Amino acid sequence: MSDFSDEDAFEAASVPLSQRAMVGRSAPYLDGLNPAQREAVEALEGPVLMLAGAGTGKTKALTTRIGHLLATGTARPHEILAVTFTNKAAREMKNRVGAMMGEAVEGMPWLGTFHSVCAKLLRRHAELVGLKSNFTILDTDDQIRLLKQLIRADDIDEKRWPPRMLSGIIDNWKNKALTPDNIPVSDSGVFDHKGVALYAAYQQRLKDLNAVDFGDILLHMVVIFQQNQDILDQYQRWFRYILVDEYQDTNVAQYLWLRLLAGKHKNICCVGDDDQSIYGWRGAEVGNILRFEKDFPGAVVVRLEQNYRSTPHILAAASGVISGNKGRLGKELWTAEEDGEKVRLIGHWDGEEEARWIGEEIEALQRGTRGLDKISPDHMAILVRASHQMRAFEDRFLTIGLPYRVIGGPRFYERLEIRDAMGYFRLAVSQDDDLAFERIVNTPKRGLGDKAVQTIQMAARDNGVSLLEGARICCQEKRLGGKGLKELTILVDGLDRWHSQVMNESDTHVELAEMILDESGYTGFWQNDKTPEAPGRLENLKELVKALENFENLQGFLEHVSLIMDNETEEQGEKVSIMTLHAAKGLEFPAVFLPGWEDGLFPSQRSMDESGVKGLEEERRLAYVGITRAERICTISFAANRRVYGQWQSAMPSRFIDELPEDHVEVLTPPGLYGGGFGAAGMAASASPAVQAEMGSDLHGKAANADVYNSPGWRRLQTRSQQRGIATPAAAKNITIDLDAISTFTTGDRVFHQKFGYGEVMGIEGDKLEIEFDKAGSKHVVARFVVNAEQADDMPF
DNA sequence: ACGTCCTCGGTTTTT
DNA sequence: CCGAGGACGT
Repeated sequence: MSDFSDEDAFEAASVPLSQRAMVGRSAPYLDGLNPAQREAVEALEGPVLMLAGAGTGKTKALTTRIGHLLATGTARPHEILAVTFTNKAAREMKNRVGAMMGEAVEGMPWLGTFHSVCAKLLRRHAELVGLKSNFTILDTDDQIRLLKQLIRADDIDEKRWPPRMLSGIIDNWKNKALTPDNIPVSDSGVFDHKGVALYAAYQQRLKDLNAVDFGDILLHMVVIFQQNQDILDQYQRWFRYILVDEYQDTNVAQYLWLRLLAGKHKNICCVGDDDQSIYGWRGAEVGNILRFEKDFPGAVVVRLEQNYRSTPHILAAASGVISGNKGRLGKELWTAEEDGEKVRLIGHWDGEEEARWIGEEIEALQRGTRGLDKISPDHMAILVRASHQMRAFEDRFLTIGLPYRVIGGPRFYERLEIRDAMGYFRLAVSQDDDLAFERIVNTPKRGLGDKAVQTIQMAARDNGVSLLEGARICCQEKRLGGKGLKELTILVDGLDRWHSQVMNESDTHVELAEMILDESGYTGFWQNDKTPEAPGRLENLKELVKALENFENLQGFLEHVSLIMDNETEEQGEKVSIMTLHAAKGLEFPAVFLPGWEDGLFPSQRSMDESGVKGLEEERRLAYVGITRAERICTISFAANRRVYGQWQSAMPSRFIDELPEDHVEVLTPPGLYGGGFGAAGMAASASPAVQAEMGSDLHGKAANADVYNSPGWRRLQTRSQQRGIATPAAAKNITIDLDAISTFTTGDRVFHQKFGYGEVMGIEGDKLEIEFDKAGSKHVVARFVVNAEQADDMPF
């Protein structure tokens, strides 16, 4: 296998002698590959499906494949189309190809995200879909505002038919590459039978504004290829080799686009893992990857199954869970590593105890415990199903002074202050950006409210000009009064001045940007703001200006920024990461905590309700993704009780827990629980007022790490605890009383439940009581929700 | 036009 | 319980 044997590749392109002389020698970059990876790298011609399980060296195989295409002279850099989903993945691939090839390769112009590649193509052919090549890309916020206007114009009740819903519907259609004239009749009833018409109106409005939304970028390209055979031909010849990362996440539009491009030569290599498809709710079609061999007959299918990340126990646990799914392509991960720790499973009384325990466990792992090597907090992660679960951990970690970082959350370019600033920049560059005008006209407050904006809109519409021009008319003709008029004049003058400065390039764009934010009063607006967020927002504005340095001018910045929705610059430091399971895809950590494995939370009730078995299977893949993030230690936990929306709720352990193979799981005992005799006694102790009081003092005494005090999280906690003390002894007292009550219940007791009313205790099972309610029938209820019937009169229900 | 009160709803979110 | 956004008052 050491010989390069694919002769076809050499007929396809003229190969320099120097490279031909290399043939027959084993290329050094191939040496580090295992047989499967090597097969995937060397099968250059024809369709290839690389099924790459978690941690099997997929990126390595993918980048080596690109390297191989280049090194053998099979393709030149610009002849390779390589698409990913995230900028991060694109960047990494670029870097690794660059490192492999040395300085020899000058960039790969067509390696990028689906959106950046398509945007680039769309700018070349914009006129074919009625756009100019300098179209703007709208963010979700602009999109919603636009739809809201259309809905209002149609006199539709916004309450019953919210713009968000319509935006979701339209996105779905776009994900499926459906244009307004293509919507299947089965969808004609959506949004009160007005969905399709509104979609058409929205598309027209976008065209008028010379704008596209994210979905359009792909949709337009598919339409262009479908309707212009000559252009499709051109790109089919141009992109001689196609590579696709995370193929399981492609939607229909992306799939069609790829199929069109690969239709002739079929040199397409798709990499993915059907078991890690977790974006179905966003339009991803697992079906794309499942169908690959039918779409491309004779495809070479390579399975990457050797895992370099996790211990055998962890892999076995993950396999056990995922095997519950039907219709998989099938893979069995294996590793050459030692057994290591079993997956650890622990149940807790409630969510707070779970957070407390995980905090302690992190500290223990950090110190090095039970003969295990010390693990830096940096190498530990807590992966949750839903972001609201993060809060319990944030609160707890702030209390004990454990540094953490939250991954995900609002992205830099999605923040309010950043988008406002961008609005100013957009207007300075193109004065007819009406959406930007609407956004900033009264930000900061200029005394220009709804009425003033309406006047401006009318002036603009009557004269067929942009809002800025309309505003100018209003100023000249004094259609507005007092303060508003004065302020608007200043704004219009400012925008004109900034625009001419952009055109003249009289100042550097960085200086100009600072000037705009300053003279518009936007910086001052936040400087005068005394809310706790204000300093952070000013900080972000500074960062935005700094980011400008990497671009040649404002225009260039705006062109790119809408597609680079990168996560905030990763803060350094020894911190535990907290993130959602979705955000964790593609990452790995020596120690992983997976809390909240309770039915209804994970798997999420909503997923199951809305998508049935399909939804459940996607949740199961999410569990698989979670477990396979762990390298050495994987700890799954659940809580019997959890406070949701202020109310206590009890839940069963996740059904996924029962799917874990017993042999690979070690069940841990919660501290104080099941320790001696009846569990509830121990639990009551662990939540005793004394313990809680001590925790309260931690709040001001133990948080040692100075930068914790500056974190937004800490500020939130402070605000919150001022508002209504958190975890105060008084709050804990109720718990203790209730818990004590458990042991006092006996069969036959008359009890009262807040929701179900009065009833009689029929049996006791652990912390649950079986109660025959007078009105509500027989139910299993956690004991803490119940009081003795006599006490009920004293309770302030 | 702007602040406040109150109602409502509440997964996941690569671009 | 807790935040966003609309309705309502000044």
